[in-house]
Amino acid sequence: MSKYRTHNCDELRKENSGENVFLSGWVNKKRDHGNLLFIDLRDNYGVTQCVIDKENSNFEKLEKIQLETVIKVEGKVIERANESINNEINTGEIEIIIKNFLTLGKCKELPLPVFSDQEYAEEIRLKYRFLDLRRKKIHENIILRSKVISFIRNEMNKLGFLEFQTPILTSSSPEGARDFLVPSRLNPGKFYALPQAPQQFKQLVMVSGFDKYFQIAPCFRDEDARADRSPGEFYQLDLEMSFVEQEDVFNIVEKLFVSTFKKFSKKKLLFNKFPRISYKEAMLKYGTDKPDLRNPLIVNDITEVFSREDISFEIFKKLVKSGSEVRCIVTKNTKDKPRSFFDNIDKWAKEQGSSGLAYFTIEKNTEISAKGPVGKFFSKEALDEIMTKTGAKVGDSIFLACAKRQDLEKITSSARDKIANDLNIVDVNSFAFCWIVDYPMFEKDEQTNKIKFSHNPFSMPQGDIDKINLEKPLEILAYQYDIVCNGIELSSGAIRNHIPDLMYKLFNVAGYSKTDVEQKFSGMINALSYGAPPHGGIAPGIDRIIMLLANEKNIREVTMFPMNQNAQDLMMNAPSNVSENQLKELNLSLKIKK
RNA sequence: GGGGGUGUAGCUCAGUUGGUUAGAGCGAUCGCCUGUCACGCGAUAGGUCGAGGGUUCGAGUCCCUUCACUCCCGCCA
Repeated sequence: MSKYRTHNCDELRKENSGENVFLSGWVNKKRDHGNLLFIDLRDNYGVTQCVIDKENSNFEKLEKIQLETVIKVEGKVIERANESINNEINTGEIEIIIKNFLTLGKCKELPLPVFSDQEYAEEIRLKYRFLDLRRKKIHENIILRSKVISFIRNEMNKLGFLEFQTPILTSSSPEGARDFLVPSRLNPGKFYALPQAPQQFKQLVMVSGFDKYFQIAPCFRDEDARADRSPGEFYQLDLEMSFVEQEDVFNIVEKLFVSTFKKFSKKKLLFNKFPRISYKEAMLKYGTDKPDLRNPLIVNDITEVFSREDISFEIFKKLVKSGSEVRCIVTKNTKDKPRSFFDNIDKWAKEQGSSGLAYFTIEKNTEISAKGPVGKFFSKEALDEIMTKTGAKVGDSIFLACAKRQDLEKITSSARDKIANDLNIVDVNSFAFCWIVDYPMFEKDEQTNKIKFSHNPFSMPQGDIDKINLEKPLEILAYQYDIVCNGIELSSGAIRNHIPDLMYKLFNVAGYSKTDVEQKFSGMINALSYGAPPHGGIAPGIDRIIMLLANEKNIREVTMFPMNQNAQDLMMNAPSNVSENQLKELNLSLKIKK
């Protein structure tokens, strides 16, 4: 028997009444009636009410005890009277009559209350994370995280995947995000990099003949934070399979996600078979490659209509002539919405840095007409064409944006969210997964006008390998895919290019010479030259999956010890200064910009 | 690097058009209370109003600068 407890704080029931027990835990709450004191004792598992009265010599000491002190209580379980049963807690039918107690861990005055549903400033929560983590909601989130990871591990094992660890100290990669660097003492002037993902290693695992690999892998990227992106580090369910095509990866991941989300959330899955949307279609219909499919609004391109003579919307017509496009969002049956609804959206769009959203509502008295500030510019016939192209009906409204492609995508994408939220038409009690497929292999850098890899340089281009037209690189599609849920990008993956000759050619298009590639990716290229199996994989973000399951908007709510937005750990004081000696050993000297 | 929001007691917040000694709830300390479960009642302590500068007879409130936290853009193969 444990010295500290016979039961945990969620265990005792009325069947235990009469038993003499030990409980240990934190003083969650005191209710002091002067001659009678209630103490709610809390541990990881639950809460048990303990009682003591003035007759007991310990009464005065317990009366003065600070909340969050850790104590061991010895006492007798008794059944509560009917009228004092507490149905809020599992142990609500009993209570402990305290005979004796022992303080195991004293507590100073608290910088933040543990027993409270209030929200607190992040700064104080992160500084005293160990207190914050005692609080019910986040405590449960972290337990959920553990259970989800353990479930996924188990499922992956069942699916025949082997779990391997890959190095944390590795080499810097020229593509992708900024690296975290670690100086090498034994190799003066040289640096390791922390892995942005175990990308190359997992491919090497395939070349090594292990067939199916997975890992709950820490990944490090020195990028600025967002609500759904921790600065510094995050975890991926990294997986890779040999002798597979895109479809095989999809099957595994769909199976895994459906079972995980069904097990850990009450929300319904809108699709058990995840829809596949090409990158091109996604950018047109949603303005983004991470569309929230819970949102029914769709973007339509109506640029062509603006070449009609009977449209006198001169600003748009002029912009179209100089290369802009016009896209629109149709909202169903919004004819009775007040003027302020439309104007607010226009105003919001301007605040986003766009030139605003023009709008009109389609009406029919004797014939079709458009009501609204720009309605007068559209003839009946022009409206007919727009209605045919967009499926808009009488009573619907149309929001229009005109701009160059990239700006247009940006504003239509956020306008979809904004309008749907204002109309309250997003089903928040559901998960909508989709695959985004057919990513282009290359894209043009807007600043330098050079061709660069648009995603992962190790992806396999689509089509007959011998017939790929490298003269038109922007037309090459890759076996590259993303999985998206509720507008959150969970992961990208690809079928990899396992053919060195082809890889040299593709890198050449992006401006890397053969020597460059051999230098930067020697391990990879060398390995692929000794009999590499066709292979592919994906790496879903664990933190984001848990965020969705826990119904949290911020990744820090599912991360035990997160850093703040400036990538500082306020509890451990990281990053911190180091001694001159340490720097000297590493052959480093500091040159800090003022 | 840029834009928005926030910053007042240990914690969560209020503070009107610039006007007397800056308030409340929780927490803390002290006292009263034997059935609460957000127990109740009374009292006390607790403030560089993020910091610095300016305008004014007078600034928590207006202006400028700056710092911290947060959200977003950039960035994230």
